Amino acid sequence: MKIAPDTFNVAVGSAEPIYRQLFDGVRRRISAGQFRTGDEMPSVRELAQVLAVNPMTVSKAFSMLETAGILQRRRGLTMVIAPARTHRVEDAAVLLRPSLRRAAREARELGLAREQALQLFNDVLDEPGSET
Amino acid sequence: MKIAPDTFNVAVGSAEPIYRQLFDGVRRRISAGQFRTGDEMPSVRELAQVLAVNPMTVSKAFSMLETAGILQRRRGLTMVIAPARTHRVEDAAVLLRPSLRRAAREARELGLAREQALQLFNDVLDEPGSET
Amino acid sequence: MKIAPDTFNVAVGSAEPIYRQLFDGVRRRISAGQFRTGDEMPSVRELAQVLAVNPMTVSKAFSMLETAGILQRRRGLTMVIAPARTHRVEDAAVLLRPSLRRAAREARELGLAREQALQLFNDVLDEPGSET
Amino acid sequence: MKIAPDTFNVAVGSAEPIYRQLFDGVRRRISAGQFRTGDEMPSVRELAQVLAVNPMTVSKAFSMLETAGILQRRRGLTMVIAPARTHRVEDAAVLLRPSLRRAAREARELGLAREQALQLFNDVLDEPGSET
DNA sequence: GTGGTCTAGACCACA
DNA sequence: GTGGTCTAGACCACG
Repeated sequence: MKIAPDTFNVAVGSAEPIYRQLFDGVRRRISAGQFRTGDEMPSVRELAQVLAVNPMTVSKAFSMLETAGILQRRRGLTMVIAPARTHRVEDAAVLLRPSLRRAAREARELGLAREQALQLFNDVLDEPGSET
Repeated sequence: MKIAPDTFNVAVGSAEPIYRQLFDGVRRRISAGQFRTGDEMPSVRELAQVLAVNPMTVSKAFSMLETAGILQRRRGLTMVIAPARTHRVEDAAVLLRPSLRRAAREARELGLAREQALQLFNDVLDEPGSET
Repeated sequence: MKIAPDTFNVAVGSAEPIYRQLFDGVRRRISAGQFRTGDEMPSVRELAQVLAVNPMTVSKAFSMLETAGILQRRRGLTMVIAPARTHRVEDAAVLLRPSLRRAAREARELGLAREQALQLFNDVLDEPGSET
Repeated sequence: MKIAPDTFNVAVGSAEPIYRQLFDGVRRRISAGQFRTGDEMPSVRELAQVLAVNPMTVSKAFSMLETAGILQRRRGLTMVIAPARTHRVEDAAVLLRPSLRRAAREARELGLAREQALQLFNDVLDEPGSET
């Protein structure tokens, strides 16, 4: 029910803004069914400390998630995952497609055949997950 | 020998900086064998006009390519693709891997099975190329 | 820890580009031990104002220093001197040699004897420092 | 009497403009007594070919030397070193000092003691001459 | 507040 | 013609 703060991970050195990593990370985990309606987020302060980032950054991500109808604010308590009716639970395909499109365009410019690109993706899927 | 200016394409609205798009585009085309040592780049001004961007933006990309040993300056003339010994022609896999890693990480967070992710990538590879 | 903006000085009229003067100046001060890992650079805007140059000029120098692994970016904060492992702290001899080589070549072309050239350098070392 | 074209050498890759290298090279050799009044320069065309540079570049250097009273034009013939009365034969010290000043300033910023700087210059004077 | 990106336009150095 | 440098000023993203 309560989501552990170490569920999240951000790459501070990444070109991807931290708040965006948090925002997208929550959306993906909801899509994956890992976070469910009513689950309690860590507090801004706690999460900021665990991730070693500025609380304002976490707060910004949370606010965006609230605006998107994904989180709900509760006076004096931590935010919770909103009921599905306030936001569309995105299909995994929809969330993943932008990254795949980018990779596909690059593969095309690199002159890679479909089989080569797919093989390469297959290999990468084997790697243990780490942040970039 | 002389590279046509319309070989390049940039998405001015993209989050990816224009100069970065140019930089990476050149690297990929070299990797693909489309650009070769000694090939002459368009002039900064010409390319800037064709792409409808500021010459300084193009100049910045060219300077970065020179710093990377990929382009060579010739006083009074346009820049040329440098000999391979000054810059390691990157393997396509090396250039593509970062984008695939990102997609793989997202697929993992989305709880997608390998087969689903590969199928999705396969579908996207069918789409006609367009910039983002 | 914080580096004072007036530590830097540039000669705007010099043939040496301003951004290059800044770049080399930082390298030399690191070599001299005057700047150390973790020291905070002035902000781009502050330094630009003190030097009475355009912020983009300072920014270009900083970017080059970052590319060289000498400075590190910190989102929302000023840049800092990077740990030595990312950039080789250059030996003073290495940094000074190019200028000495040039002088030596000229002395040779001028037909100066070693003693004359050394004497002349000794005299010049007495002059109070000023920019060119 | 006729100056051999291979007396000159330029570094096309240098930051120093080619025409400047030629201009200063002639001045230094006159100062050294290597070139004397009446000595015949190579033709623009010949020198350009030997150095593998654009004839306009050589021509520019020659014109500047003429403007400085150092060379004299002769209809249909190559230019010659002008008599000393039309230009000051510069003292070697005057011609060398700018480069030494630069080196001295850098040595200062590097925190080098006088003895270290002199020692380093002495070492460099031992190196066989090459262009930079 | 921080730095990043881009523009429009100028001037210079070089060939 | 080429690229390099700099300016003034705008807007954005991030924290």
